[in-house]
Amino acid sequence: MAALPPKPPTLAEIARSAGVSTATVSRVIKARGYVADATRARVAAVLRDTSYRPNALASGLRAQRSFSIGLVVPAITSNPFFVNVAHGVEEEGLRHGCKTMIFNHNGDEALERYGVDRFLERRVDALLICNATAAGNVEAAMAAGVPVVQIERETRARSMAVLADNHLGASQAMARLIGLGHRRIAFIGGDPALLPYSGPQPLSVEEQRLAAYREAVDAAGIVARPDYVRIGPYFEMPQGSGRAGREAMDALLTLDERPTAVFATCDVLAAGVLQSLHAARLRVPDDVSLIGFDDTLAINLAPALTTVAQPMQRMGAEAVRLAMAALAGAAEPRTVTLPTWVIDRDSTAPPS
Amino acid sequence: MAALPPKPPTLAEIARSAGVSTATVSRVIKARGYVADATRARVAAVLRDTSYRPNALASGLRAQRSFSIGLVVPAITSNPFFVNVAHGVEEEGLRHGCKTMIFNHNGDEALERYGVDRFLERRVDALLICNATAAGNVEAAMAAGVPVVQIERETRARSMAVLADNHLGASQAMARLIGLGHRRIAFIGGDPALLPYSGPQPLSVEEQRLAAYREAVDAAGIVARPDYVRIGPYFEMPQGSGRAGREAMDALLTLDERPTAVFATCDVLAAGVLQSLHAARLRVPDDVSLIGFDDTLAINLAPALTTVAQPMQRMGAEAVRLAMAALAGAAEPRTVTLPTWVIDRDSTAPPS
DNA sequence: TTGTACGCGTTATCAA
DNA sequence: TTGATAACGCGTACAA
Repeated sequence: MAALPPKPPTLAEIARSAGVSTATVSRVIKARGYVADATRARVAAVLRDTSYRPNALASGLRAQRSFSIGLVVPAITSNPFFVNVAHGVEEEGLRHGCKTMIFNHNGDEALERYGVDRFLERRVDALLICNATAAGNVEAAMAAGVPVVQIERETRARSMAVLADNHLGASQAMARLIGLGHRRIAFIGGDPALLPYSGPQPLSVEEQRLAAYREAVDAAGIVARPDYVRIGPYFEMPQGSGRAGREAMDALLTLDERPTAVFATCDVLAAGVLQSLHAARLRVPDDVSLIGFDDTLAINLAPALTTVAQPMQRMGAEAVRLAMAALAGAAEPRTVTLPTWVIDRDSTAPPS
Repeated sequence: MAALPPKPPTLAEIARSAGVSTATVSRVIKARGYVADATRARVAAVLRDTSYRPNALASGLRAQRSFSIGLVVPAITSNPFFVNVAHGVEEEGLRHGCKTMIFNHNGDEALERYGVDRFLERRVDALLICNATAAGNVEAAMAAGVPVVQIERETRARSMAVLADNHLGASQAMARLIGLGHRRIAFIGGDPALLPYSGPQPLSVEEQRLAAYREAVDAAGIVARPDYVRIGPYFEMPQGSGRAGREAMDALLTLDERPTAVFATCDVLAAGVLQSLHAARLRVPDDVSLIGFDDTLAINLAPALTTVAQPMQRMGAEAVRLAMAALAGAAEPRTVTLPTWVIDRDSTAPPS
């Protein structure tokens, strides 16, 4: 059985078997140009019992396109967010005849650059970068003449981008909690200072969420305590966990006046909050309401988490669409901002 | 800025700029063969300020290798298990100079075949298939002369394979629970009948786990009730959730004599169990102990889940290693079975 | 309607 | 030590 690699048949071999030229075989396969029915049938027959598969390397070389997309992500296993984006990229890419290759860099700038370079060598048709660590890496890709799309977060590099409306999302979360009657709402989020930012948006993702929280607190005239705001490292790369969320909630529980609701800016963080509450023998939402962000872990937690959903798959798909449009010669760099929405589940209720 | 795609420089262009032949440039780049120091320096200089990147398509065509690996998975977003495997594949692949491409098929046999074909066209150096849906798909890949490795589950196709020791894992889970003093232990698992199996192993993954459960119950002489065994669909493709686990636990809670501990054969299922228990206002591990399988969601649940870990990343890496060895002309098809182990966290305790 | 022939960018062989 | 040159497999002008 399966002896030495039986080198796959080539167009020339098919042509020989069918007694025609390679050009004709190619025409049959591509269903392009004139081919006599009789000839077509003969070639088709050979094709059938030869299990011929065009060599994508060769045709890519010829076509000057690889029909592949490169996706660079920080750490695909640490936050389900990235897998969902990747899934969206893959599906939409397929629709354009492209395969997706993924590269993880664990937040390491040099490694990210390495990944970009490898993709460029492979002549990917498009390069998508989720949470780029450095503008320089994005620019390197742009300089190579490949359509580049930044996803979720932007550096100051002016490429195309697909973002979620984080200010909207945070506002929606707060509106839900305030609407339920909560007046003591804590905020657990990522530290803006940890990700030095100087992109085209006025504020980073973290800053937008925090700003929306503060605005909501002010607008509703509810309790505004500095110690209700806990910011720290989102999660540890590469092995993510909700430790930060857990510790933040532990601290909140020591306060004289405990918050009755918590807005965690990431489901992974919210999962940690749930662990803290469980350990303290407090019930959600009876004792404390909790709302997350992303809609990743949410559906699997106990209780199922009310959360602000980001259209993760759609973000990936949209990035592919932008890139393909650019490839087809479309307009100038474009930024797409997608809306978020709240998914009500079992972790929110009126304060007791 | 970024005007028309400035086609990347080719070897010939570099050669012209440096006043040498393409052969020489190639020698400099590959650091292979004799090159005069002066010449090398001249070429290196040109290389530096040209941002030349070899065209991987061309060199792949020439080398008759694509330096890429195809990974076929059922549904990467429905169970974190697959991402972890993918991560292992990617890292190890990189170590061999290979990029990894992933294809999702949502459990659809025809779609899986489609993915295999696309990979074959791209002349992947190796094809890894996680949970193949049909032996025919695996065989198609083998027939193309590519090293094929099945991961986690086997069909009857006799390719290389990387498996986890599921019987061992389930035994370890039961040993932990029994060791804690539990005598009424329920089993919530996947339905073997749902995945028609006829592989080389005597039992399917599901059957192995269930068999180990039954053996442990018998050996320890603890309560053996048929209604303590709940089997059903693992999770719904493509959007996984722990619904099955939740419903199974709901049913268990209606029993006259409730189990004091539960062994769920998948963390996703265990997450559903936790939801059921939470809704019933029962505490884990105070009222019921719970142990999962996989170590995917485990660390994020409340309470953090004691679980049987599978070496997911290692499984992916091992698959790559097997494939690369085969590519290098190594021996016959080989099956590697990796051990599992228990990770103690907060969901298990002696019965109250 | 079909076939010939060239080029896509690299690399390896062979001759100089 | 270097340079011509010939593949690798495909697709497409262009000629027939």
